[in-house]
Amino acid sequence: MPVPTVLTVARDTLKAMPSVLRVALPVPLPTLFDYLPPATGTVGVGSRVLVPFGRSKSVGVVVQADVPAQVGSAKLKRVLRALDDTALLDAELMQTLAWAADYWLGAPGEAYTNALPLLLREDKPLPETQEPIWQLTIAGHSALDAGSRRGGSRVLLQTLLAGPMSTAELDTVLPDWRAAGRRLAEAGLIERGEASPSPNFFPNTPKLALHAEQEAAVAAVTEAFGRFQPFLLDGVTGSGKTEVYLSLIERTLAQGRQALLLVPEIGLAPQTVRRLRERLGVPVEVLHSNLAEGERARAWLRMRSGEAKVVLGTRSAVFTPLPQAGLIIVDEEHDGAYKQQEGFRYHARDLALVRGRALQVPVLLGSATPSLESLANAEAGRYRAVHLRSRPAATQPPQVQIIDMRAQRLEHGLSPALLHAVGETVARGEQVLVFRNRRGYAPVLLCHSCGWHAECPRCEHPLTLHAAWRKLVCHHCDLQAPMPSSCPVCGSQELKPQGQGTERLEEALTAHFQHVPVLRIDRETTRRRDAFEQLLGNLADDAPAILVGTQMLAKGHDLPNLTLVAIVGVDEGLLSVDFRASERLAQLVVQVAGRAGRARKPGRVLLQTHHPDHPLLRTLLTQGYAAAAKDLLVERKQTGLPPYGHQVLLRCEAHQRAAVDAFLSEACAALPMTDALQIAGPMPAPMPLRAGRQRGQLLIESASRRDLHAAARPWSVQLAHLPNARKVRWSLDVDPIDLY
DNA sequence: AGCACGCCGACT
DNA sequence: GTCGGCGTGCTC
Repeated sequence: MPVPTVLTVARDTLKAMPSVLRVALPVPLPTLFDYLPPATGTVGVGSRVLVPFGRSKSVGVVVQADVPAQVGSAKLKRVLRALDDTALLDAELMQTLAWAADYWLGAPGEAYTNALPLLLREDKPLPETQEPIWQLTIAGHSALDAGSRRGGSRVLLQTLLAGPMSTAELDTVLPDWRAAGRRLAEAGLIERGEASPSPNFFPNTPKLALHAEQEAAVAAVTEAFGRFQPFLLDGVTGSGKTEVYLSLIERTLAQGRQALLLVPEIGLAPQTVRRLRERLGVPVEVLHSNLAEGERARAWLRMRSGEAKVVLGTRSAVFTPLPQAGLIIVDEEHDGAYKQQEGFRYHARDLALVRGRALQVPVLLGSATPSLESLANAEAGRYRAVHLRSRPAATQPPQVQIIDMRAQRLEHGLSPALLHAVGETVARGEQVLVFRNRRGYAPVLLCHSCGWHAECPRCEHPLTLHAAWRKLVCHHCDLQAPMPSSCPVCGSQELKPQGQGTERLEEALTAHFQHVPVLRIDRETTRRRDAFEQLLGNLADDAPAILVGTQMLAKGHDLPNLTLVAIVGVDEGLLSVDFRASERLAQLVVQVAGRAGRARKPGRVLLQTHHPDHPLLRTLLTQGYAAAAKDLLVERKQTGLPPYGHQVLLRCEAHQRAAVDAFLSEACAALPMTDALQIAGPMPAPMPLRAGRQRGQLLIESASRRDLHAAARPWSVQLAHLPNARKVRWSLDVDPIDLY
């Protein structure tokens, strides 16, 4: 780590232009702020300082030290206090964050503060990084001897008899220990101790033998240890990507280095963490949004100090300090959850690559359905492609079949062929997944007499009927209205739900298959924490069942007895105006289909559609994802769309349409006239009204990223000063992943 | 963003 | 007579 630039108070008084600290503060402004160094002590780059800001105080990060002031000395204020004596953000992170703020056109202050866990953005001493250790008290020993405690409490006492244990260890061996722990601590039978946990406590489960392709993948990445090299691990579902990750992390640890494993928002189930901990035999830090702030800060600090070697986390975990970095893995790299959609709009996958380069470590991107961006990078030789094509010996790829819905007599949107297949499967004692990416009972409620349909006044989109709640709900703004009993226009009682959501499919399937349990899995049924795991946990491995659900079912939890996947209604994805819709559809179909036949039983996939001849579906089903992706890439190349062209999207919303239009034309006029840029708009957003706000956008495209940034960089600073800027809400999105 | 200052409408 | 609406200016 480089020695931080140090300055003294004496020195700046000798210069004409005072030497200052340049500080990043958590405000959405394109500037950094200059401060005189504190009255005592020295402050280096990467340290936090408490500064007076406006009428209050703020915590900031020192970005430059000992630089000449850029504002008049009358404006300069002095740093109140240094909060760290060594840099909290090391040189690599500082460099990466500067790059990120520039690339995603973010406010530098927001980029730097984003990297710090919330707790570290406050004027408080750093929390202890040591995890609490629990040990028996003397009273605890006697209680155990006397046998005065039962159940979970007794098990916990017995476990601690072997010696003190950290909370992480307890989480591993006794996942439900906390309630008992609280009781016993209150009773004075256990207490927080000082002892350090036994370093090799974690049971190291034996590794599985890798098959040849896995070996090859591991060997390829291992060979690149110690230098920057991106890999695209393209592995079909069930081909054992996770074993490759584990093996590589193990090798990273063996070299005394740290590993970062990023996963999308979902699927961070406690059991994933446990599997990792047990397999690696070391503590694994976890970082995701549901974690308490203290825990996040501690995990972050333990990685920074090198106490911890492995971190598993979602998007924001990409900012974890890695002073002994050895390997970065991005699982399900195609997943849109890696893109932050508000504030500082970074992409964690891309940032992982930037860090890999700065840290000189390999970066492994894994997916069964790689993004077109990554496929193009592999094609161009920037990434090395590694494939896992075979499933483990006993499993066979699922057999896929299209069901043409046209001119079919449908029962609540389900074709006879589909119902027949479901019937056969459950009769064999196996399980079925019916996939429909729409919550609620029906997406539209229509008057049969006059053609009126229920619509959200704030979004001008149809309201979704939720029959169980007897409510109409807007899925765009959460507006809720009671379900009308008659048409508000003509008074007719004949209100007909149109189309099918998961709730209706659940009802139809329950009625049709009365002796088979039907389980609905969507945001409503999994609202409670861990409800998802619990619902699936109730499924017996050998009993028939029908699962109905959304996106959520596309990954997580292995279902060995699931042999039929029925995909109902993906036609929206074929007709969407968003150029990424077909890529997402292909990924979703493949991910959902991958749930069938993961164990020994062969799987079957049915895709019900009104467009059986659609080329994307045809290619996908006959030749697989890779072929479909190749076709999509050809289209993108012909149209100059990403990854062959680059985009910056200016979004804008306001209550008044006129304000939106005025701001966007001002913004458009402020762009340089050059052939290097193509400008689309100003135009209404695909959803022109949302939650009562008028929405519009301006899209700038260029074949050259350099030209695009050269124009967008000064433009982004200008935007805030446009006459109408304060009458609207606006944001810039570099490499937008949807044009919503 | 977050906050203060500042100038015009309906209320104790 | 005041409380408060949000326009506008500023933050080193």
